[in-house]
Amino acid sequence: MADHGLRERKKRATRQLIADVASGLFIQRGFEEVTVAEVAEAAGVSKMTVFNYFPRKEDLFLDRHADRLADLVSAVRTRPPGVSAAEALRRHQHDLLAAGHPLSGAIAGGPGFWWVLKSSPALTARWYEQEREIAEAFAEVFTEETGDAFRSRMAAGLLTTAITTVFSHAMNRIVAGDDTETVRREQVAVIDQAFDLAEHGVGNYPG
Amino acid sequence: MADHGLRERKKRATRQLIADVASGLFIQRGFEEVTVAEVAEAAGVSKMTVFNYFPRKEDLFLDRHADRLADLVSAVRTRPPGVSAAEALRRHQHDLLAAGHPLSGAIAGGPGFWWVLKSSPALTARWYEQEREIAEAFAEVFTEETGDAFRSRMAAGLLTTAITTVFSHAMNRIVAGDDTETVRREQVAVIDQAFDLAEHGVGNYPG
DNA sequence: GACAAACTTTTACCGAGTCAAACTTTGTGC
DNA sequence: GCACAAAGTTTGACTCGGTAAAAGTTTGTC
Repeated sequence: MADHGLRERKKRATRQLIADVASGLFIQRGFEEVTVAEVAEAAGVSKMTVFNYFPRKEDLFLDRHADRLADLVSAVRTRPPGVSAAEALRRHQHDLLAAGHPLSGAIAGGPGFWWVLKSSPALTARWYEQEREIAEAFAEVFTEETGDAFRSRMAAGLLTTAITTVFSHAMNRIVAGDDTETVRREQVAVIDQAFDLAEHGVGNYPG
Repeated sequence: MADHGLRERKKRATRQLIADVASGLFIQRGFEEVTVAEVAEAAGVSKMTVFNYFPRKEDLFLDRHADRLADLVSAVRTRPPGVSAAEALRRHQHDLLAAGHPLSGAIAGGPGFWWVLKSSPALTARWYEQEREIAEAFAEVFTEETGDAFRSRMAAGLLTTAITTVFSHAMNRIVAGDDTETVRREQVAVIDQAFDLAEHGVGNYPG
């Protein structure tokens, strides 16, 4: 029952292999153009095993969601006392960007990933669903802290909007062919603009 | 080629019949438990015809989306001069509620509709997608008015968050069995709280 | 080395959604 | 009215995502 026995290692390796093979095929030919059966064969595994590790086909591509969610929740949960959630998340986004993290939206890896994401409605829909999960996770944390469920859901929604809008702004520019370094440089101001709006509201924009 | 020839009338009638029959079945037995083939048979029509009118199974149930979208966009587009989008939408939500409109979330018709919606992940996902479309439509309007695409997307996202959070708050209470009249009365304050947050931001909530 | 538990494969199946071709109904020009 | 074109519907066959159950294989444990 060792946590790092052969069994566990093999499982992780298989899962990773399937996800990698799948992503490769998707980036080459597009999400809809690749069947799960093909992925299974290319990974040397049965179709059933693929669905064993990834409940939906979309999860083959969006397999880092759990990590992202945990990361964001932790950024809020472990913020220093006196720092608001908005401030913690703002800093977190700046950190991701500075570290060149893929989830900052501006990544040197190129437009492959985001092209796949944007080209498939099913994938896009799942992506939105995951953003929703993020908002729900935030709401839960805030509700724990304050006891006000409605206000917590609103605040969670507003902050999640900032995160996702920042992200998709960068993504759209990259897919459109803008220079990666330029986008990355300009994202700093974009992040601040987004969080300023979430913190202080839309006011009477647009007039 | 008359706009109200027999042809057009028949088409509208068929579409409506299919949607009504489908909703009836879904409310009786749940979304996943009813197949498209069953809907087709119950409506006296072929499966292919169903997909002719409704591209996805989910659209059989969420067939009022186009109306809702147009309604919300129009509320923003036709707002009097000097009134902000936030203010226009706030009023619009109050109006829906006062009129007892289903999309206010608090409706006397009972929990049937929302039970179906909440009980199916596929349906819920589609619902979120439609909310996303609303946000995009707002963003387009704001961009036309101001020329600032990013700020417009952010503002659109924040306002859409208010609308959807207000809605789902009411929906959850109704599904949970709360008294319809009570929910409805209390929604007035909920709407104002949501739009206050969208207009003035989360500040340093939750501390 | 034997046995149980965990993982994988096989086979068979269901339902959503697509395609093309045949068929029926409606609108239009005479 | 009647013929013909256009639009809408049906049929049947098919693909693919996803599930279920049972048999087979690998790993951990005594």
